[in-house]
Amino acid sequence: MSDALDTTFAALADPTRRAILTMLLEDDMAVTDVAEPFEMSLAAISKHLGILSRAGLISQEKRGRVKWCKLEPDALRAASVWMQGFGQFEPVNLDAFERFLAAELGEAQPEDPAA
Amino acid sequence: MSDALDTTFAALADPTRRAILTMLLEDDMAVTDVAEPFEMSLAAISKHLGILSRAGLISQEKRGRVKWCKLEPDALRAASVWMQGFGQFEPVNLDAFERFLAAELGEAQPEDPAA
DNA sequence: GCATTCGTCAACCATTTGGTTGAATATGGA
DNA sequence: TCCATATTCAACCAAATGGTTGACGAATGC
Repeated sequence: MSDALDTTFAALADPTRRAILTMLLEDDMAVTDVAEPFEMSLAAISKHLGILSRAGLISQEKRGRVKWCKLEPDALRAASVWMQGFGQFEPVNLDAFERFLAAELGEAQPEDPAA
Repeated sequence: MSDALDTTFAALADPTRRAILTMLLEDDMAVTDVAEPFEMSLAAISKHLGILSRAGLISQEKRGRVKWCKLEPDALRAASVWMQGFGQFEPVNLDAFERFLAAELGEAQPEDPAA
């Protein structure tokens, strides 16, 4: 019943989850390391990762006792394509992206704002 | 507390609201006309329009007793820019967009699937 | 003036969401 | 073997979401 776009956009609507995606942009991470900068419990982060995983935005692979999280940007493509029909957007503006990135980093990671 | 991206993505996460945006892509519409193809109450559609309006995705202007709804694609730009950082997307693929558009029209407008 | 149409408001309801805690289940290392 | 580490599960909770209905105010038309 629920469209792929539903789950993609719903996953993106939470600032914690966007911050996680931003962190994974730099490198793959273990669940515990993903959780470290946030002020909430590990279980809460585990749930967020489950939502991102079910939305296809990340993949998780268990090696030994640690589960590695990896960004899967393909799922964003469908949503991005959907959006672009509404604005005749010009090609990616990297400056604007970096401003938003900075805003995101300063917003949902209160313990590590300088990352 | 809540980021503009929060409200934008949350607004986009609902298939009814995406269908409304798709309808408004063709032309401005009155609230009653927006509601007509859906199976839910006018009050529910009014709430959806309020959410889209608060997210900046549409604007509403009252002329006489009818309130006109207009697409405001600028609000999508911020979200789009944010997303594009994750995928190195190639420029807009119009074919893919039209497929998604068709899928959207077939999904949340059961009474008017051929629109 | 009066009924009608347009749209919102208020109250209510069921479900989902985002968080908590504590127990449970691996796996790894001494 | 025993303990610590990594992660999830289960139960619970408060708040938000998406819908309903009925009453309401504001503009229109006869």
